[in-house]
Amino acid sequence: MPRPGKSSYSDQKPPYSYISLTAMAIQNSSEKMLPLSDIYKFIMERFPYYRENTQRWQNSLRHNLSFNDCFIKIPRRPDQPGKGSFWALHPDCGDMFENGSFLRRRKRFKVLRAEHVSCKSAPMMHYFHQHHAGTKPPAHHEHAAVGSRLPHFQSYTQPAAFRHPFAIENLIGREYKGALPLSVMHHLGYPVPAQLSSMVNSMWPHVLSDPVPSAADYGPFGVSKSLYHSQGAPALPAVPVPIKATPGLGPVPGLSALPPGAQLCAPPGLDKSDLLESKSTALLKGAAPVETLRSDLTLTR
DNA sequence: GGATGTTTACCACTAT
DNA sequence: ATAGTGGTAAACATCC
Repeated sequence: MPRPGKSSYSDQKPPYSYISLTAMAIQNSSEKMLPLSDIYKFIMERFPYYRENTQRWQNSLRHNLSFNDCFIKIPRRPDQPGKGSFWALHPDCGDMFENGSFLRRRKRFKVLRAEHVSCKSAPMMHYFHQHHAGTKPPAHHEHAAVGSRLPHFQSYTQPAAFRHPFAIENLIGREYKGALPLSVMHHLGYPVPAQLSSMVNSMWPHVLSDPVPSAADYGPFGVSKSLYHSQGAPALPAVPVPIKATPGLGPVPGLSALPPGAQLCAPPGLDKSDLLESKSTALLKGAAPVETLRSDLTLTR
């Protein structure tokens, strides 16, 4: 039995799906969004397994980004030249890994087509108006307290109890008043509370900003050893949870912060179309978003 | 031309 | 048994 930290371990395929790997990378970024190349980089830095056969897994990863609604594409701003768009997590994707497995989600996050229709009021449109309609982003004092703007976002983006699946409080069961649009907000120049940043940085054990620490400090799959033996600390998912429950290795505490069956998506009575649009790229990149809306209307009527 | 992004198809595996 | 999910391959389009 190889000991934690040995290469025989870290060279193994990590027990994470591409979805969770990608989510880790995104959540580890300061702006909660990353270009594809940086997602690659993140994964390769932390998981030696993915330093080989790059063509194969990167194709799979791109497939996942496009195929899964839990990932949204955010166009670069004009002052952010570079290849490709930024990728972020959909704020409404809920707790995809509430079953405690990072290999297999309980349910695939899927956005209703109809959502594309009425996203004019969604944050993404907010983004659009700011950057494509020539409107100036609000002055800092207008939203210096994110909370002053956030409730507005929350009112139509997610229920009050919304927790991002990869937010630290989903992993350790803490409460915080925030929402993913923070990432987009930050992209737009909104301040992201240091509290949130630090929480996210501590969220995934092997996502710590310090890349490639000494092997001695790490266990299997690059997981920090110290997290294997956390004492009194919140129960982080130090040990990757297998698909099948292993005796003594139950679901990650805190991951199932919500009661069984609880939905993190649209609450009853709230029209999902009022939530943030998912694959919003079409609206963001087109010079004529109305046309996009029309085509969606045509499709959904 | 290479990187990025989308889509389809197939298969293996798991949950229900 | 069936449906759902994830991984992989591949073709194709678009962008830089």
